[in-house]
Amino acid sequence: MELCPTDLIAQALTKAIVEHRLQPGAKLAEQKLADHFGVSRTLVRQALLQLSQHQLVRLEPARGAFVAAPSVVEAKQVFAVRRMIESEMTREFVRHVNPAKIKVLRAHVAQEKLAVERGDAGGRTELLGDFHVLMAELTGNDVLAQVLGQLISRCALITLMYQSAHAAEHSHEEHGQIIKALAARDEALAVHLMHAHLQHVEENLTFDRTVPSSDIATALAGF
Amino acid sequence: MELCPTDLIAQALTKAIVEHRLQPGAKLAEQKLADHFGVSRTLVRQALLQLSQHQLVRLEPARGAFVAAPSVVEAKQVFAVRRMIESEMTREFVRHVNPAKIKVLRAHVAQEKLAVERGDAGGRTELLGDFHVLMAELTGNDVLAQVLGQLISRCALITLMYQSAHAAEHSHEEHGQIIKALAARDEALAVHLMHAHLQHVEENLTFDRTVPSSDIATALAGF
DNA sequence: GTTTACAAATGTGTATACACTTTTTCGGGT
DNA sequence: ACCCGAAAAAGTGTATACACATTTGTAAAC
Repeated sequence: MELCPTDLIAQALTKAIVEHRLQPGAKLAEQKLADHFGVSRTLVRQALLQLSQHQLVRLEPARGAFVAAPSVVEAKQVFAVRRMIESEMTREFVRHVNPAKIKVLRAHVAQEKLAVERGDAGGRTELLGDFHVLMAELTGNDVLAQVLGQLISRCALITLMYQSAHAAEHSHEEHGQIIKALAARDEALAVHLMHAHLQHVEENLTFDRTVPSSDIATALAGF
Repeated sequence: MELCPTDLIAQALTKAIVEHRLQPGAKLAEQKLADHFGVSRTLVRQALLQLSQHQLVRLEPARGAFVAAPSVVEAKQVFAVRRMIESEMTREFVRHVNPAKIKVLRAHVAQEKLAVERGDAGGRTELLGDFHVLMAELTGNDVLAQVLGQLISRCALITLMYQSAHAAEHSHEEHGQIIKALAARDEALAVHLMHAHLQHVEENLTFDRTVPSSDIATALAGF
């Protein structure tokens, strides 16, 4: 679907940002990226423009591109929208569930288990997010999958900024419980579990902790 | 928030597409747009890239940009997602409703009335869509407003492709009913009305009609 | 020693140039 | 008259060039 060089660069940058190999607030100089990828600034610029649309990069006029650093407010809003969408998605999923779909989900959760045990923060966060996108894809609604996919990319950034060390472990277990409810076609339970799951993820974020901020004004507030 | 030339061009093109001044499937040649806007292809290209992200433009490698022509399947998926999001949005809205917000919505519906009576298809479609974005904005959740805004842009394109002539009239009335339920803080009724409203809009689309297609393969299917 | 002014360096914003691909045009063959 | 093929035209994909803004570094003035 997307194979042109621009999208390749955008994909690579997305991965780097979501896996936290690029710190929130980090400057993304066009020429340096161009050199690194062996292309001209033109393509890098297009890629950065795309990422800014996805809210993974902030573009400051005449100053350059920076890895986004979602605020606490923004983080909570993203989770609120996810709860709205995914509650209804779960409802829809139960209505057309079948053994094949359950099997796919179970296989994915097995992957999660490996990443969690491996202690790989980047891969774990990505896989935990992919579970939700996978559910969307299994409903057969491409638009839903696309919209949710973008939200979850933003969540990956948020999670890695604010997540306390031990928090993610339970997500994996909760995915298992959700699958059980889906397999039992228990709509009310499945929806409830999904809603609670997202609530838990949000609650486990340590919004009070001081996050290394790139914005000088907020970083030095009170000094 | 966005004032750079690229976004200005993107905005102008979005308006033209959503208002149907550019037919679905129409070719968007870079040089012609560049001449029209009095800029270089560089900026036009960036704008087209943005619109393709919003699914208002389809980019075919080495062949150029075309105004998107959403398929029936895609249209139904967009509406399905809207129902998911807007049901829950309505629920959220009722919880924090106040007279000021109701007043804003009523004022907007008055605007709608004018456009409907004026028989202005473009403005009418835009305003009917804006009602939903306005609700999202009034919840105070910017992320919600942004996500919904994109979906509704796609809907504007879909509506103008498939909507039968007389269909849009009832949307305006239904908005009024929804506001009444919101003002009465009747959560169940408001959610029901919103869900039904979106269902009605979708049902009134004439998916069976042959739409002037840009894609030769689908246009000549069966010949 | 601190501050201000200015110059060099760095980096972004846009236009232009050029290679390559697709589309169109036109002429010869059937 | 229709169909193919090559050349011309038009258009996209990417790199480069240059104007301008921002930042950094430096030196003189206080």
